Amino acid sequence: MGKKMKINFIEELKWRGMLHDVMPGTEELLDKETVKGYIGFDPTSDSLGVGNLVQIMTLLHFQRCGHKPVALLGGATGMVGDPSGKSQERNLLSEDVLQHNLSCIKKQLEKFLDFSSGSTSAELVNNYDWFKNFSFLDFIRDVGKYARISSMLAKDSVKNRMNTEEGMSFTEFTYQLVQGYDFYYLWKHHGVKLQMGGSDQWGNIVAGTELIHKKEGGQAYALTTPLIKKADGEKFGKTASGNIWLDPAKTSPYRFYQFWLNASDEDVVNYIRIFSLKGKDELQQLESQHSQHPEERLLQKELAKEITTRVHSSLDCETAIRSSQILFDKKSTPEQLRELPEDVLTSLDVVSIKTNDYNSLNSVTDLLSVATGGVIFPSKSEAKKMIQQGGVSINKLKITAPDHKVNFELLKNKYLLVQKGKKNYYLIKVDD
RNA sequence: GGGGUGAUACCAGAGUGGCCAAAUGGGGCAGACUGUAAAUCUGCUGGCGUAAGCCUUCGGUGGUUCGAAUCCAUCUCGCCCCA
Repeated sequence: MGKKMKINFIEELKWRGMLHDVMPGTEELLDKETVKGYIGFDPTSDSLGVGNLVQIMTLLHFQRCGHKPVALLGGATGMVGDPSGKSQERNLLSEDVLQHNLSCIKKQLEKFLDFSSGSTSAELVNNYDWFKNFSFLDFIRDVGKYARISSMLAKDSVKNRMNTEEGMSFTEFTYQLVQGYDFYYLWKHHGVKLQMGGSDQWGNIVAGTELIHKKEGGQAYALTTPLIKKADGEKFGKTASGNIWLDPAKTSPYRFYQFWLNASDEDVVNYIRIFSLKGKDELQQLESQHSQHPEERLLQKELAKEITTRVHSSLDCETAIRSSQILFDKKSTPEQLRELPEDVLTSLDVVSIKTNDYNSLNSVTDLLSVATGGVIFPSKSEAKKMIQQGGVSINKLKITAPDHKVNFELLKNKYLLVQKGKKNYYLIKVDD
């Protein structure tokens, strides 16, 4: 792309439905120069989840619009815990866990952002670097001095928590100052002028711009994205089986693909604008096709394909698509199962069992619960219940008797395809 | 420091000596219907057992009692008010 054909970042966010709030003057700033802007990520886990994807996309769009994205990893703040939107105080992370998480997350971010594009190269910083030697006394003198209790108390994140029974600890209360200082530090030492984040971060972000203003009379800017929710009000990014992670070891590419494919008609229209890099015209065309024939789930397929490819690889994505087609084809028969390529099978969640153990099993119930370590069903009763309710199939054949003998044909001599409910597949691998 | 009040299953929240594995609601899961959508309807939602039934659970510990989530003592933690 020609480097001076700048796309207007704000406009871009607007039509994608990714703009919630902007501080006055931000658009003018973005117009006139290449701006350094940052978003903070919480290192609470060793992988980012799809919930973080919105912010990653924000940075990515930011970079594509000719600006310089900075990802701040909250090594220090992760030890404190952001109270925004949380009803409970978080467990503090130990230092080595944190280090491990940081390096994993860093790798994931590198998949999205361009770290070698000259003036718009992405950067990574870790706020632990400037907090580790910052003493408490220095902090309350240099930062606390500029913070007014009244405005700190007025923050929604604080007010909401004060009204609950849990209340809030001093540690959490201080969070906004710590995050505020991040902004100040980056502004002062890295020339960062803009902070972005989810709308729940507005209060924390403003704490930063205020600090910059009070301490140095400086001007900094802010912009937030709306929090995405599903049409039914559920939180985005969680499923029955837990969080959807970007790490293939925690969420298989197949499952990842399925997550997006399962978006409801209502949601997918919003999602694709946020998570796809496709342009406005192309998306509008897809959307209109989708509204005429929603049953084809065109948008879901496009969305799932694009994100799975970016997060994993096109090969992973192709396999996921193939798996999905075969597994969900109503006409697929046990015969076809035998012909399934191995890589399709193993793209599912695989559970291993030793041949000896397998041969000595009494019933499917045992097989699906204790013998497989509770991965498929945590207890015998649950396995039994669901079998009785008709929710379990093995190799595409419905099992209805909990005491059904374990006499199935092994696919490729070692696999069993277990289906729990309509769309949860597991592969049992019988092996030594 | 003083006083009050609370801690129940994933969450919210009843229960205040036996009928309590614990109401109700939400969530979740499954079935039917569909398009691997939404909405709706039905069932399930501590563990073990084919079942009768047994075992573990109502913040921790110890007690009273034939019997405790429920009573007493003590500890821990939360919230509120006064100083």
